[in-house]
Amino acid sequence: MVLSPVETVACCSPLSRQPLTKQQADQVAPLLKALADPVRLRLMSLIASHEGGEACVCDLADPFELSQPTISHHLKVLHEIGLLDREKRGVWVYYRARTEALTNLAALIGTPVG
Amino acid sequence: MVLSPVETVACCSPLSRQPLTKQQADQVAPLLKALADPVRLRLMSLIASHEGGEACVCDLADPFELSQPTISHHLKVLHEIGLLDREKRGVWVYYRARTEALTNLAALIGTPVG
DNA sequence: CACGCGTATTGACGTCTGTCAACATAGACG
DNA sequence: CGTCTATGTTGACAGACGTCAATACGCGTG
Repeated sequence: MVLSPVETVACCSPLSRQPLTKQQADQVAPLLKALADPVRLRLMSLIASHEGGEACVCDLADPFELSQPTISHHLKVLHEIGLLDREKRGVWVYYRARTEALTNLAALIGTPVG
Repeated sequence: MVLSPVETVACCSPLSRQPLTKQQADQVAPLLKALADPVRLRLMSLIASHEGGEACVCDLADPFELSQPTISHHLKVLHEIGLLDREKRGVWVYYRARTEALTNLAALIGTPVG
């Protein structure tokens, strides 16, 4: 069975516990890559910390000095990798952070502090 | 005062708590970028999970079907960003995972599970 | 000192990525 | 139905990135 990146990341032991297999690393790396951009990091934090854990694109474009298509592109990257859920309501599109994915990713990177 | 990426990441609230500033995102993103490569992910997990939390380069090159300079390049990336400490002992070089950096990064990405 | 071995650096190459301008799509509303 | 507004898609381009072959460096050992 083939797992998506967000599914894979939930299955792996923490980095410090056991070496990742090539397959696991190949799956997880794109998740990190999606987060490894200043704009996408801010987008994730804007959405995740927004009221209700979701935000409209109209709320997201303002803080950046970037064109609207560029923001749209970054949101697509985060959505396609599974870090954001997307929902259209009338004219507006709302993105919601998949916090379990973030939590699982965090658990993979750092063993929970004792 | 200017903080290094590993220092910055220790200071930020989790993504879900508060939006990252542009400055914070610009500092933290390179850390994630360093991890966002399958080879470097495996290197980190190999080193972090290795006996004593450290490993010699000679232990690290074998599992990969890559040239020695390529491995050396990836280790340099992880070292320069502050995720690996480097120590030369005689002919061999040992890399040690900076687990606090990983832990802090994990805390930034995912709010600790309750 | 010269050689050998482990590791790092350099230079080159193809590929991927972030960005924008221009255009497309799709609902809402008159 | 046409227009307006919100969002997504396409195509293009410069810069970054992963990889390797060739070469350099540094330290034990004979």
